[in-house]
Amino acid sequence: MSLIRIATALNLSVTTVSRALGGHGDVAEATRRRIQAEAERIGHRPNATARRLRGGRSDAVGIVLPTGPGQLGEPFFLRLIGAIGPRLAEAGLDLIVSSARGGAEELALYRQFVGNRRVDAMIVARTRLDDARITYLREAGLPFVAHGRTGAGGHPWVDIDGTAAFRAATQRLLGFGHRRIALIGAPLDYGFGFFREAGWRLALAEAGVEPGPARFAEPSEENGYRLAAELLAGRELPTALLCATDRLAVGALHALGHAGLKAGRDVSVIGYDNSPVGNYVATPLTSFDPDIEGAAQSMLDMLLAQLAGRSDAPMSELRGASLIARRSDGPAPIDNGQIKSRIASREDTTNDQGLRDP
Amino acid sequence: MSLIRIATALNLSVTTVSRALGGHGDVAEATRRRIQAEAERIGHRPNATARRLRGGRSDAVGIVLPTGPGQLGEPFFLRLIGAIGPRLAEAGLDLIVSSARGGAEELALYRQFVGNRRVDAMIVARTRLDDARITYLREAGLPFVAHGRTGAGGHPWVDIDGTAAFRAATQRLLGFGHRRIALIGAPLDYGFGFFREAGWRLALAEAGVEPGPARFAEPSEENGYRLAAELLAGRELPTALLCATDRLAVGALHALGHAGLKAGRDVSVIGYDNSPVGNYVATPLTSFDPDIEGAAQSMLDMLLAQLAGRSDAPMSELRGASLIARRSDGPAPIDNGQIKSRIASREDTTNDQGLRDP
DNA sequence: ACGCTATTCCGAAACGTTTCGGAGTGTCAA
DNA sequence: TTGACACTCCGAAACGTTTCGGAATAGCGT
Repeated sequence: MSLIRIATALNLSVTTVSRALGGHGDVAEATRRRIQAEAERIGHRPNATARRLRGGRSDAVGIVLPTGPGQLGEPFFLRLIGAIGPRLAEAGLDLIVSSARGGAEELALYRQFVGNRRVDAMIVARTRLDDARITYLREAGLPFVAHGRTGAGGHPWVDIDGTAAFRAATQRLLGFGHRRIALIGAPLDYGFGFFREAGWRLALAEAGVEPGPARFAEPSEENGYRLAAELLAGRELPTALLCATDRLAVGALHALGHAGLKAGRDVSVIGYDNSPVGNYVATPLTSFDPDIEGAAQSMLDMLLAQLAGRSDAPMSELRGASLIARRSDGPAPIDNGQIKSRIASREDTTNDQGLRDP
Repeated sequence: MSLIRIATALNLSVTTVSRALGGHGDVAEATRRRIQAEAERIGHRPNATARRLRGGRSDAVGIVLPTGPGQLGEPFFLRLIGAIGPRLAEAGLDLIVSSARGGAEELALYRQFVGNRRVDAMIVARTRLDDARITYLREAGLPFVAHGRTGAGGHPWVDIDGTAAFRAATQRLLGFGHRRIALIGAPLDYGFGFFREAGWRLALAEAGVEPGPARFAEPSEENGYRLAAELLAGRELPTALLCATDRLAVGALHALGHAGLKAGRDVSVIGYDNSPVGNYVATPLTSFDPDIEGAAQSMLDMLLAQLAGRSDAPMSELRGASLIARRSDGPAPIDNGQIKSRIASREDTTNDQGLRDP
């Protein structure tokens, strides 16, 4: 109760001290200076909890990280938190982070956060097209902003245009002469999986090219390896693999290496995320840079606008991702069948190079 | 103020309601049931802020993530948070995360957290041997646990025995016949950089082998690439590269590839972290698995013990890391000079394969 | 009938702020 | 002299809990 200490020391009321330190009018300049000097002297730090109780707020924003196979470890969340943290601190808000495995567990956490009024707002990451967290937040009336669109819409979101990116990637591959462009996608109930697939499909439809085979799995290196191996073992060899994330792409690159193929020459690979390793795998990976920091800024702008009660601010933003061209893609090979037979002839020799699980 | 609602609805006092829901004695079984039923009915959730104000606690634990080149993006912190989150939630504690760039900025955040009583305890990650954050927390008297030892000691910590791991790795390489074992280390003022270097040095001293060259940098793929390239260009070619982290090792592997060398055959590489990509680079990476989840458990045990005022609990724990043998290391090559000349003959042809920055 | 104890309940204070609704001055114009 | 007004200041309530120190009642043995 340091306000009382200051007040009694200066023969003033707590009210006046509070108003002076709060920067309100209604207090003479001389007294304000006296108060500020005394506050400085005793090292006054306002008690955040008391302030919150009185104000009926919690001055905190929550985010729940997905735990699970292939889920975590994504640099995405760290970059998001890293970009959000300082600006939240500046606004006097805490960032409360927790993690949950499945959907039910995660929803329970949301209920806890909101029910106990531990947060004033939430940041929803990795949205699904049909997202129970978002319907819950809407009916609970808690401010939030989603990273990623949902099927429902009508809520604040910031998203990176995966459709545009994957359309551009596909067009790039088409321009290289590829005609059999396979997709290694993320599950379609994830928004990002859905929209990236859509871009791939759209570009192919526009060009009148039949979609190559598509496989979907949680975005881990292991799944990328497995799906790529499956696609390479198929009857018709794709000349290009478009991967929903860099982690999938890294696995796919590895599968190519195992099959004795050279990425960018025999089979083109494009990823998404511009993760640091992309530059240091056997064939530097062509990818998209999503500018997470910029997206985080926009999300925070929306969140703060909501908390400030300003409803005039824009409540959705679709951002672009920029292509980072490296060496994993290039002109389609002339004779695809020849490559295919190269794989076949290697198949027995590669068996002893099987991967061990991490 | 839902306690009042319950109390008036049942013609009881707020005190009794509070005690009943708090699970104290002093309230008849029948009334307790009535109270609980009513609480259930109106969906009572205790207001966390009010509870905190009254209790003089904040029911929160803080952690600051390092932002900066090569700093973030490490899966380490995500795994840590993922492991800590659920257990904290179970204990009714929030995890407040922020991020800071440099040391001064980070210390300012600590002061904010502690000064405004926003946290009851802190988790200190990536300790330095001489760590200003820890001296600050000690003099502030705030409970904390560090991931990593410091030079000072005398505070709670959990660490993974990098010295033992790197000693074992070096012995393994010595057993393979390597005699020129270079180190690509992390800066020595980081605890983990220091202890891993010590293990390398120790094993070499024990074997009477002269330490190979050592370079140090922030653990990023780029630095791993750069330092490895420097070492390969040196007068005497090392036959093994021991890397402080997998990110450094991935960069080093890439440098080997550029020089036309095969990891595990021409030059052995060992990393540390068991990061997922390690299995999907050109040569699957031999590494150490640090069991971060286990360490997180121990850290939380210590933290909760401190918060509960139990001082009997152990206050430091040194854990082992287990070797994950893959293909990036193996017997030392017979004729090192021959490899060296292979590099030299390639040097002009590799120039056009320069890396572009991400 | 009395005192003692156990059981069950409650009033009021406390945690440290913010803010509502005044109230006491002094100045100035009518 | 009076009223209006601006400027400063303040008392008290409120935010929703927990907890200290009783107090009322009932049961029991003597």
